[in-house]
Amino acid sequence: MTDDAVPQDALDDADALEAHPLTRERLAKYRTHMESGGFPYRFSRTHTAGELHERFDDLEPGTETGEVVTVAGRLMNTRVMGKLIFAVLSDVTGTIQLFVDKRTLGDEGFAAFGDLDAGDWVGATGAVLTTKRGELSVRITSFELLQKSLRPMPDKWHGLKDVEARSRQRYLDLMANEESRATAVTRSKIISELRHQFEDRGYIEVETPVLLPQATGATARPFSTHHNALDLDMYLRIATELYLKRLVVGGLERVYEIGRIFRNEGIDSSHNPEFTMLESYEAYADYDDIMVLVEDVVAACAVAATGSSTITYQGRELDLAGPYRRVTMLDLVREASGEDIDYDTDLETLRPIAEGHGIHVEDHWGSGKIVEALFDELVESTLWEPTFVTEHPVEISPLSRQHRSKRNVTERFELIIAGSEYANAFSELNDPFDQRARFEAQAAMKAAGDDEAHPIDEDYIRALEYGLPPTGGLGIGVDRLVMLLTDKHHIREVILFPTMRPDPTHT
RNA sequence: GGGUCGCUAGCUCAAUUUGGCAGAGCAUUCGGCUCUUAACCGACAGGUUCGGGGUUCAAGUCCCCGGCGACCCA
Repeated sequence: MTDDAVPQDALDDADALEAHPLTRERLAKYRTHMESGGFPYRFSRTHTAGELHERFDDLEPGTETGEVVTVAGRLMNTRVMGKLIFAVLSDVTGTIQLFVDKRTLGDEGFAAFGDLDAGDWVGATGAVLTTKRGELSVRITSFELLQKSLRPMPDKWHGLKDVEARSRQRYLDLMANEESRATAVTRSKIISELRHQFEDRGYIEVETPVLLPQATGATARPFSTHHNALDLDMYLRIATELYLKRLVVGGLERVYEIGRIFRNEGIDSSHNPEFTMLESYEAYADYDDIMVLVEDVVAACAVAATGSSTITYQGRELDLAGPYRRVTMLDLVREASGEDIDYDTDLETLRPIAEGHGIHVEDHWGSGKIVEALFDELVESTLWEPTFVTEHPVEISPLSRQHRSKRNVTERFELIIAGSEYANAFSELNDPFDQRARFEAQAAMKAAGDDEAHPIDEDYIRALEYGLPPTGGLGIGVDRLVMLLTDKHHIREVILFPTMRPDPTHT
């Protein structure tokens, strides 16, 4: 099942480790070590595995350099040849082989090294050499057990495959599967690149509240909680949008936040209840400016993650260098459906068209919502190359500014790549009267049965009354961007600790 | 929410079709080996077959209920 090395039902004390043959010996060694002084509090290494490989990888087989180094890491595997042991030490940069020669190390040290187990943390000192087969190694003259591992490692060849165990016990996944470590590192590089991109453009990083009296800025069900001292029901944020725009009202002209968002919805290959979103707001910019920004940022992240703006995703090549195709939602729906419709088409005509494509049309839906549903059903999954889908209807865009020259639609776009959404952006609605009207339309939809409709945020309207400059805003789903750039097809592969039902055997 | 598949030794998996002693590799333990690369050779040991109930002389296998997960669909 999902389990550790040892049955879960009796793991809470040393007795359990003693009871199991795979841990009994390790526990005895641990106790012996504790009785003879315990484990060190620190260790000084001179080189990582990666540094040694970088420096010595071009040595001829059979070279003894005489250069003494100290390395540290987790003992992954030992191959005992009688009076010679080859051991693999793993650190975050890679692996280095320890060449453990009984004549070099001495009888006592050699016996002690033989007592080590896979998983132990070990520091070792010795001279760099290459073996007859050319493997870069350290001929150790001393070593230290830095911490005993009491439980056995995952299978040295197959690693840990079970996806549930890999997610629940990420530490095992990371120690067993190099690709999992690489994904975590790449995620960090991508987020770092995002910060660089925005910092370079004069944005400042800010933090807005997670705990809120009401959840605003998106249409989604929030998590609810309670603050005891205030005796106040509170909600975890579902977006950072309205708080970031309050900051632009206050004069912070370019702000961004990379933060955890919480939405109380189902879990599937592209949804985790808590996920990471980047939102940015830039005074004096419109959605055309933001499109250019998105093209630059996405391409830069691709380069940071893979070294190239052309990547492979799901076995297909994908060019993320801009400019991206720009096309309106309505044109895409017209083309895909073959129906000559627009947002003025009456509902008696639109409803049967949608229902003919298997869409369940709710009573309170207007033309905008129906067109969006047709887009989701007919178009989104067919867009492979990066595409800016633009001019979303007003009805489904309560925070977007009306298009400057077109009726019924907003200056909004979503970036679709490989059939999924990666960014959502618009010229921000900054008129307080229009904003109130939009909120009231949402309230009407809520009254009509849409329980995800946006609530009215009175303080936000008050902020707009002080004046929000023309502003271009953007949201990027960071987890999905990491999935795209690491060629992962499940969000749990890019979130180290995805939300899971508690393990019933380990409570 | 619906459908399909899965859960067997610490890990990776057989055995389920047709009910008939629950197995292998790795890991562990013991022995051998001073140039290995999943080292190799020999030996030992290791099981609540996810849980509960039922059918049967006999259940990992068939039936029912439940748990957890994966994939697809909504």
